[in-house]
Amino acid sequence: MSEEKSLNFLEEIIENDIAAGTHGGRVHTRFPPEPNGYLHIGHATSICLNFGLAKKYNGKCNLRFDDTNPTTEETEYVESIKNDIRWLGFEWDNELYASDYFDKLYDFAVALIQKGLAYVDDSTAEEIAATKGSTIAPGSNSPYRSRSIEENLLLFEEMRNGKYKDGEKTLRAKIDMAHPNLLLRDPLMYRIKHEHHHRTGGKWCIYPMYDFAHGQSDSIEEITHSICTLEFIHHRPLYNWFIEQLGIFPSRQYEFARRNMTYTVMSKRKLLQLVNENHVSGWDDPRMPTVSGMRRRGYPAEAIRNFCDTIGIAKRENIVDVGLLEFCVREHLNKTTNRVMAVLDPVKLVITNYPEGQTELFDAENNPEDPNGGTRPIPFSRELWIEREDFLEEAPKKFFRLAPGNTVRLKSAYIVNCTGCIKDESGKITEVHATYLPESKSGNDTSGLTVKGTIHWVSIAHAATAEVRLYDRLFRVEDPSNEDGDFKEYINPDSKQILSSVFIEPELAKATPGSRVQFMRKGYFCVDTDSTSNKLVFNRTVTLKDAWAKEQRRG
RNA sequence: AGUUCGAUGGUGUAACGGUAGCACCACAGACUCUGACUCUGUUAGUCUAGGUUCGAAUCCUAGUCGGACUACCA
Repeated sequence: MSEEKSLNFLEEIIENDIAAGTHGGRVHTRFPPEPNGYLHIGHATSICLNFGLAKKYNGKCNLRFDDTNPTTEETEYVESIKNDIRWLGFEWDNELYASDYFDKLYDFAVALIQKGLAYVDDSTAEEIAATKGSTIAPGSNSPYRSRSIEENLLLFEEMRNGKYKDGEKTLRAKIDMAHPNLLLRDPLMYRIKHEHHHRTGGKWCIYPMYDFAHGQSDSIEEITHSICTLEFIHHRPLYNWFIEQLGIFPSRQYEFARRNMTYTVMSKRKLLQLVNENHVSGWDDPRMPTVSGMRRRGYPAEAIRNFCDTIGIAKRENIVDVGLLEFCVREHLNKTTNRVMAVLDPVKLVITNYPEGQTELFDAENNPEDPNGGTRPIPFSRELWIEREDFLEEAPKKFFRLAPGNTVRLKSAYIVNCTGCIKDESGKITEVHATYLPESKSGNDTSGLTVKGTIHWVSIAHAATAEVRLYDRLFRVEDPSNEDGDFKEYINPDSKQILSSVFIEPELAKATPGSRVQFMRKGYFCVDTDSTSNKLVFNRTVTLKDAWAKEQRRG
């Protein structure tokens, strides 16, 4: 660690606080998901931030579920969130729920009523909206605003006891209906919802609003640095107002810009739509930007953490190139995965001068990046599968693969010289023919030849088969949310392609779900959880960089 | 319009009054039994206009552009 990494603005704030001895130099953060959806790459940034800061400054980080709205929240989400955080490599110091504080929050509300700072309002939602005013016009006071403390106390208790129907009454803070910040125009603190809560069951029929729950929860836990995204910046005065009026632990809120990424959407509402309307197979569809989707796609947690670290944090608008995430994934996978051979789009190659019925076993290096990676046996014979795209009858200048007269290396085996091909009536190539050079055997090459190209192959007689799912970006445009019309119009129709019968080298048949490999020259793949004992399924995690494809695109 | 946050190469992010740097992308080359990896090099940036200063991305003023806020969601 010779070079000093510059601090981001939150680290600066924290280091200043530590230097000033604020809270005795203690650092305590929290990650506060609402259990109403699955975690996505944006949450991963927040997780890395909150848990990372706590770790860096020897502090603590709580996991706190912000479960104040029983209508949308479910235990299924709680479990997936916990699972995702652990998978990302973090462990929380305390597992907490805003609903743990419902009793305390109720007492806080009573305290504010007693100070004359909160009142029960009989207005309907429409009336409240109508009297709210606008960004340029002040609001007007509710006719119920001047109720006595005693009456408010009684009505609030009746609200709690279930005397009123949903929406019939609310508890509001008495602040200022003309405040330039709309959130300070007598914000709602409690609403009536006769609904079952995933943790408190039927105990409550009134539930606190976000603004009356979040800051106090932070305070109760004595959170020192409450980090959230920029859209909550307008809430900060209210966050502070409640804490000050209540005279409780002064947690402080800090905001950073949420991360956006190209070729995807990030809002939970939109992701839920993709799931519910079956545009994807579920929250963990490998095309989803969810943590579970990326996990299934084969993205390593370490790569995601590294990505979050690389993009940093700031307060300005941004849209990160998904290519950077893919770079981080490749960077990690390059160092850690074994190389194997698989032929996705096969055509038969016949080595015409190789004895029929003969088989040789070659040792193939598992990972050139890892000196201790070892080798594995690969069978070679007269008839092989190769990629259809690796043969061209009429090859352009810089085509280093098979074409009549061309010489290439069959990876880990022999150098072969292409002699031609056979076609069916329709003109489709059915066989490619070549002769091999016995003295060019891999690892023991005395031919003196150097070849420009090396291609992968699988022996037909020994090949196993597997299903392969090729994934591409879910949307055809960089920022689907920013286009005209519905974002779903921009879904990429070719984002998923299934190859039902791909030939793989026999050793690979042993692979188990979750394991990752590099299909040489094709990309990184992982074994999908859909695999069964007699059918392997691979997901393409990410392609390899392909200079030849780029060359062709340029024409 | 009000409040509020922001503005540095194509993208993301540094520089805290003193040489505008890093990563991705792109481009050119070297290497290569993966057209991968790795290595080398190149292109390209301080929103505008004033001011303060020996010196401004940084401080001040005005403007421009962009985002957020007007849910009994969080």
